[in-house]
Amino acid sequence: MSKHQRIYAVVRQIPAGYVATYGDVAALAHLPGHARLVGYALHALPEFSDVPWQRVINAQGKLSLGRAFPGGELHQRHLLEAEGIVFGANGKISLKHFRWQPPSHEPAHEDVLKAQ
DNA sequence: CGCATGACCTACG
DNA sequence: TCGTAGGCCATGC
Repeated sequence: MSKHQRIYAVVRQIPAGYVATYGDVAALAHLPGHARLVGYALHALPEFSDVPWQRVINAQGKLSLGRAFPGGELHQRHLLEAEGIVFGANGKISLKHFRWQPPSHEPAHEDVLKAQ
């Protein structure tokens, strides 16, 4: 199983109406400190897939599509707002209220595999 | 194989 | 709040 597949498996666990940071996803995919790989994995994702990439944002509560896809942030914002996420006046999401907190402290690797 | 780049993070001024 | 520095590693030239 590739690291990308593990990352996608974790992102698929994020329920609508919640978000997670790149660092969170990396940790849950058992890749601590490899937040950058998460960004790269999502970048390599096809436009249409079953992975809710829009629910992954950076640790500052902002969208990070700026450098990769000009104008893509607006698209992502619309997707998130359609799921109930509310943006602040500064364009940031309140991680206090919308950050996804996984059921168990650290889901077993087997659970992630079973969810496939 | 080396080097630069990037949907990042944290710590520190 | 902003900028800088170090760390991370897959990908492309």
